[in-house]
Amino acid sequence: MGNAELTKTHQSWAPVRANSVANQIVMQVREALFSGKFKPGDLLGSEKDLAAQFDVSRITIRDALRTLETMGIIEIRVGAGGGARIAEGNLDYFSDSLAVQFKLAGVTESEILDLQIAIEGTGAELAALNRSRENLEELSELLAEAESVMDSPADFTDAGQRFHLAIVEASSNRALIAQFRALRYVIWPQNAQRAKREIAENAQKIHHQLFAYIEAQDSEAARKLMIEHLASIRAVAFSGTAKGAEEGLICC
Amino acid sequence: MGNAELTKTHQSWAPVRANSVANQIVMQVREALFSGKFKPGDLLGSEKDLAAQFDVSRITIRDALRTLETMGIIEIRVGAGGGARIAEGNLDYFSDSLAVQFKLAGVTESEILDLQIAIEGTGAELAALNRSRENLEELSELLAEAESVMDSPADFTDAGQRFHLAIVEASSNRALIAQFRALRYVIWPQNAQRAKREIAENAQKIHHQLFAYIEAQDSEAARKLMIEHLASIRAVAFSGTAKGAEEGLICC
DNA sequence: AGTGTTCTAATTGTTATATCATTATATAAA
DNA sequence: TTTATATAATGATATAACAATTAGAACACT
Repeated sequence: MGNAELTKTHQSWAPVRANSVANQIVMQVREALFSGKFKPGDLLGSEKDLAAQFDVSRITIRDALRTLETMGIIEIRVGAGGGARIAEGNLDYFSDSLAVQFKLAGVTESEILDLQIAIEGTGAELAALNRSRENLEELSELLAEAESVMDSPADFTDAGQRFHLAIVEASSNRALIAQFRALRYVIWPQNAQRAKREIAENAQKIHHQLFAYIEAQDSEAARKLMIEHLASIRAVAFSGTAKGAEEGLICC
Repeated sequence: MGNAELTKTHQSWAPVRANSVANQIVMQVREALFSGKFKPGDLLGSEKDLAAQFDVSRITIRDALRTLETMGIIEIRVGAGGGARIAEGNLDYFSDSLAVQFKLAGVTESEILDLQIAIEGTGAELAALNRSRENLEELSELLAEAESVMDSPADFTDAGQRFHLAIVEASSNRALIAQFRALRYVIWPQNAQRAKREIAENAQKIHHQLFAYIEAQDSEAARKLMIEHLASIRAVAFSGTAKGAEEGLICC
């Protein structure tokens, strides 16, 4: 090494360990990415190449590559012609990071639900404005699918959740989509998968109405209904006894 | 080992490398965290301990620890009494992950701004509902500070941005706060730091009004004004020629 | 007793060298 | 053209050693 140039940017992270050679390499690659020197798909090289290039051992390079990989900056492929490449954007990556940090910080379900309302409300609004014909077809199919599994709580919940995702995807806003995917990962495992029939019917009615608003490009109505929909879920989920979920009153 | 169970959830991550021993260890620790077996501060052990415990080499354990560290799950300390511990929640961690992924995916500023509107709109709404006296005092101080640097575009922009952050913080929703901090990290470096005097005055007027709504706990008005405020910034920033920022029409 | 210093053991950081398992690619055969 | 096979590139893992860092104990000196 000897030409590490991190300094300023991230002093606060890990004062002690930030100076390790491996971390200096990580920072260099990171800076290069943000300064436009790299684009997705660019080949960094094999472990052997990089070890020689940075004049460090393979283990040190491995440490750096492992970190960069976990950050989602690079992808590593084994075998001939393999090595480390700048990753294609994989928005799923940070979902995990989000889930971990929420868990460690003890963020409550209530707080997460408020965030979800913010994301999905805007998602529905933009979906109404930007939805393509393909979006409408997918939403329509998902509605039909849900209709056909009305008596299977788990299946209905699953279809309903995919309906919600499809709405956000119809917004064509990748930032929103990424956030929603992350939240889904945090929240859905805890959601009840067994909505009662009458609850399912109510949800389905709301979903149909949401579809109508989105099709009609009535963004304000779509947003309001989505928020109302989620708020009612909140009301049930946090109704003092927290028995809502256990009683199958939540679906999606 | 031998009982890795990821499958479904993360197939897309790294199909090949997901089965490595190191990754199996990562998953085990991760699952243990989420199942409540660990809490922040818990000691996992030294590299030597863990290598013996999992019956793998130190290099394999290091790979796993490097990944867990980057995920923000553990903290590693060097020296006597050091080793790997479950990390305290550090919500700043994933901000970086978010920035990286947005960069790689080529998410546009316009998309990010829509997300920002969603977050800050809800932030203002909840701030009006939950603000404490301390929150109001801080907001008030920031308003005064901005007032006193009205002629220094950089300082005014800075104070304004801290005002926005303080509003979100007043929501007491850590999920929203984390998201906003992450977005700030992504977006603010690109923001213009040189608002013209008349623009600053207009912003300051809106900020005062926001404060009034929050103080009066008028959540709906606070939300609407915040959204309007940000939408006007959007309108200027993306006004065809994109000259808004260059001409100092944006501040916060 | 208290305070500052030095020593010691524990622990991560780094290097070096090997071997094994997996994968892509070139080659050859059908 | 397709399919099977061989080969080489590459990451995954292991072992051993030394350097740098740190916390805490032991010690010396007020």
